[in-house]
Amino acid sequence: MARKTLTRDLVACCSPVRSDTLSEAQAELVARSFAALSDPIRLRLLSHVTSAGDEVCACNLVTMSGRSQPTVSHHMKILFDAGLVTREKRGLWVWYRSVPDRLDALRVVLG
Amino acid sequence: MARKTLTRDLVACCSPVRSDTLSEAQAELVARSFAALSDPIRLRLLSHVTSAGDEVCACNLVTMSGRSQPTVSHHMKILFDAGLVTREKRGLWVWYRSVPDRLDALRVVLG
DNA sequence: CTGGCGAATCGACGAATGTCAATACACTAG
DNA sequence: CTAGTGTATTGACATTCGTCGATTCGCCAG
Repeated sequence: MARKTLTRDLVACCSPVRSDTLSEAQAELVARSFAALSDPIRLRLLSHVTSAGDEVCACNLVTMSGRSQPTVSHHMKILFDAGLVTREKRGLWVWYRSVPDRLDALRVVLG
Repeated sequence: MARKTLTRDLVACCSPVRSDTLSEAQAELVARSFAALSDPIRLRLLSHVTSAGDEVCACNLVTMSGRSQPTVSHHMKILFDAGLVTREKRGLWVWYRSVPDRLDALRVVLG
C-alpha cells in the first residue's frame, strides 16, 4: 500500500476533514420535517393556518386549496405527524392550529 | 341557494378567512427548496459542506456519505440547482461551498 | 497524441409520493 | 333509534425519487 504513484496523490484532496456533521439519526428526523414542507399544497395549507391568527376549520382548507377532501385530509395528516399543526375535533368539524415552536426549531437547524 | 336548512348551516364554519397565504407560484418555489432538504443524505452532505469553514472536495463527500459516486453527484446537483451550494472545478477535483444567503432566505420563510 | 483519474450522465429498477373515487367512521339533529 | 354531515381511511393509479452499475466527459501527466 505504500504505493506512492503520481504527483497527484501527494496533494490528494481527501484529507480527513472535520466530521462533525449531522448524525444519521438527526438527519433522518430533520429530513422528515422538511419533507412535510416540500409540497406546494402543504406549504399553502400551513401558511393559511399560520397566517390566520386563530384556528382554521378543515372545510376552509378544502375550498382554499382546490383539492379533494381526502387529499387535504392526507396532507394535513402529514403536517400533523410532523408536529407542525395541532388538530382538535369539536362537534362535526376539525380545527387546526399552527405550532410556532416547531417552525422555530427548523429555523434553528437552518442557521 | 337561498336554502337555509339546518341550524348547522347558520353557524357554518366556512366564513371567509383572511386569504393572504402563499401564492401558488411562491409555494412552488419554496417547496422546491425544502425538497432539496428533505433527504437525510442531502442534509448530511450540506451539513458537512456548511460546517467545514472552507470548501469541500467531492471525494470527501463520497467517503463520508457511504454512497456511490453517482449517487452523491446526483444529490449535490440537487443542492446546487437549489442554490444551496456552489461548485467549482479545479483540475481533476470539484470543490463545494455552501451559500449562507440561501439558508437565510429559507429561515425567513419559516418565520 | 495516449493512459489514467475524478466527476457527471445514462439506464434501469424498486420504493415512496400525490391524487381521487369509494367507503368507513364519528358526530349531531330529529 | 335513523338520517345526514364532516372527516378519515382505503384502494388504485400515475408520477416522482433514490439508488447503483455502466458509460461518458474533462482534465492532467507523460
